[in-house]
Amino acid sequence: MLTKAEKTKQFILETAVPLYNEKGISGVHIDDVLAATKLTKGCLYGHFENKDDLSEQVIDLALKMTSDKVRAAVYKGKTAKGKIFAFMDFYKNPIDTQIPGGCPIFNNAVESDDNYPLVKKKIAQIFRAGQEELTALLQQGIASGEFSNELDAGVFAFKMVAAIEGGVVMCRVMDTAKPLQGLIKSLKSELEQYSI
Amino acid sequence: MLTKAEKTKQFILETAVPLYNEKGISGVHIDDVLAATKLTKGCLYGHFENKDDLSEQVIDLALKMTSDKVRAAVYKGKTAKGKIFAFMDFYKNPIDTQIPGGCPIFNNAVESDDNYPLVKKKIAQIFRAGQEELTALLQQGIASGEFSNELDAGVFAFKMVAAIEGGVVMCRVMDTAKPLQGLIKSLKSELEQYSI
DNA sequence: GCACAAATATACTAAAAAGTATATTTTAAA
DNA sequence: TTTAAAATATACTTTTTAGTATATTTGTGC
Repeated sequence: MLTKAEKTKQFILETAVPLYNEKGISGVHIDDVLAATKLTKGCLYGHFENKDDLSEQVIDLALKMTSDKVRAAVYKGKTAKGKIFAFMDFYKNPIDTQIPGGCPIFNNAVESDDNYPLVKKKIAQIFRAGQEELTALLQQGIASGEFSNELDAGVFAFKMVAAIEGGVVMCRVMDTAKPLQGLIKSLKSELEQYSI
Repeated sequence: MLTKAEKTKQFILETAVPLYNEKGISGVHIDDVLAATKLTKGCLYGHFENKDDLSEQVIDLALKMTSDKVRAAVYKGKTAKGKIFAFMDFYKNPIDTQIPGGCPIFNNAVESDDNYPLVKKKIAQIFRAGQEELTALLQQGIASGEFSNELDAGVFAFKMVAAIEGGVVMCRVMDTAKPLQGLIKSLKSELEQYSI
């Protein structure tokens, strides 16, 4: 069982996740977190050394939450195609994202890129691992005869993730989910062309 | 001819553009701009009302610079296909971008989305206009017999921009241009399939 | 070259944000 | 229950950032 302190710390982190996702690292102030949690400085600084410490742990949690959810969604697919389609469908609604504010991986990618090398490194690792997993999945599909070996697994995996993540941002700004849904349909039919 | 004041103002804006593109609106402080320009507060506040005013004008300039450059690149293509390919090639190098820090349109899209409604509106307008222009271009290609009418112009235009913009971010974080170059090649061959 | 206005620099104040010392409350083991 | 430690709140200080008042310099028409 969690101690009171552990519960409070977890509560702070979970409350801060959407804040950071919406406002970004540079955009969140300690007072924002205090306002959202209704806690006080004394309490917050009892659980975190400073803002950097808080930021790091919040982002770690946001990234983990997202990775876990994507993985869980993909895992539900039965075949390689089913899993890839499940991955795409995970991003079907760019307006009301699982964590408010869009995809934490992508948001942090943009912000960390020139400013937060440690975060950047983590995101790079997530992208690399994700690409490997999706590529492997597509290759398994080829090996098992689900897909033709004309399919370039690596290229398709990258195109799919880049298009979806880019599409999420564009749709959020334009306040419409439609284009992304058309995009997902198109990616699916592209993959269907390689289905046997 | 520009007055000294006009030159100074322009110099401040141009110097601040890469700063804002790398650090984001929330990440840039007046002192950063002063350090980069080697000017002083008195001077800067002689040209801008406050930070918001500066930010707005810097972003307007960054967006205009980018739009103009993309448009100029596309314009060089002779045929519809040539223009679309020129658009793709414009993004070939995600590491050393025209304006350091990646694509200003996309960077601002991510940051403004939940925080700066005025900027968000401008980006939405740019995305919408861009989609219209690219879609029209593809449709012209269909009309002139360059492309088969199997090509869904709207869907392809969105997929192309989303994939490229997403690909730029992913490549920047992973510190490699390769995947984006593969992506562009793939998008080109996708379009080739509809070429007559 | 002079005078005046425009442009810029200096030196400050104000506000916001981060962080800390200490008091109070709460929890949980004896 | 009591009590000591842990957790949290209060009331500060420090630091950072934004903004301003005024002095100085620079450019320009006379």
